[in-house]
Amino acid sequence: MRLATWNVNSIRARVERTVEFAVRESIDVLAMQEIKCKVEQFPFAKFEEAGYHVEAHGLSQWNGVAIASREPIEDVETAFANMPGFAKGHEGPDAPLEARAIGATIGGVKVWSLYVPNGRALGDPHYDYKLRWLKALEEYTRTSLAGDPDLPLALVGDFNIAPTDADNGDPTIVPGFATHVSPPEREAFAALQTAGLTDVVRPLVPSGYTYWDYKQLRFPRNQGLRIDFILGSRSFADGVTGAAIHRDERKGDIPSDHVPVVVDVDLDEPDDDDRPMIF
DNA sequence: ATGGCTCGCCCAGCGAGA
Repeated sequence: MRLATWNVNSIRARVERTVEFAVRESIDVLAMQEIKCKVEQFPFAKFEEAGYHVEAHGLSQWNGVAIASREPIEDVETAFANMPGFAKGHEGPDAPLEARAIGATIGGVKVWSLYVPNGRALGDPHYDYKLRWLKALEEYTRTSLAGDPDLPLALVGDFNIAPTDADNGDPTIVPGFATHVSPPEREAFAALQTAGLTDVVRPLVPSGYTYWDYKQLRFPRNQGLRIDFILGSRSFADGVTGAAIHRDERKGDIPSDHVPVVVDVDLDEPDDDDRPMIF
């Protein structure tokens, strides 16, 4: 299975480019973030013409996530357990949920397309929301893997965290003053790894960014961030055979500000043909 | 020159993004 994640920054603005990429790179499963539309506005036909099923979750012009897959998409969920919500004037436990997560089972893999809240600014209510959201995701991961340690689980998407200083090449994003690089956010990201997930791309692609701001020539100057990740459980990570960050997708006409991150995974599900012979 | 963008929205500034 070739699995990709891409924050597309409006699927309606970029559907041709997105589908072309998926076809050209033989992507089996494409997790998208920031589709920026309601489900009824999603350009399903363009994907279906290219041989993809699509499940989308979008509530407004903000956020929105989707999964396209060549194989059937089963057991779709639009929130993980205890995922917090957020809205102006609703910062408590009853806050409405945003469209930031869609999960499904595809080819035996539990895949989540995730758009972690931005945080906006240190001390902003959105920053607290971001940390609570990540904590709930960590607890979901722990619970899922406690129930089934061999579950092939992949959490993929825009995590809006640069986990190390090497992942921050934007001179305006200063540790101590900015989101994405603050210690609590980095600790929240590390906690996902403690909960049983591995960044399956970094060992194969040790450096490079996945996002460059549209402003101030950030891409020509290569002042980007690595904030888009594919995190896999042990059984998923053990099957990974390759990975790539498609930097060229930041070039050309009307690019997203993010680029696709891709892994190849061979889960080697035992079946009748490769069950060991016993004499 | 020391800043240069891009979405979607009841079309015009605005909220949001990182």
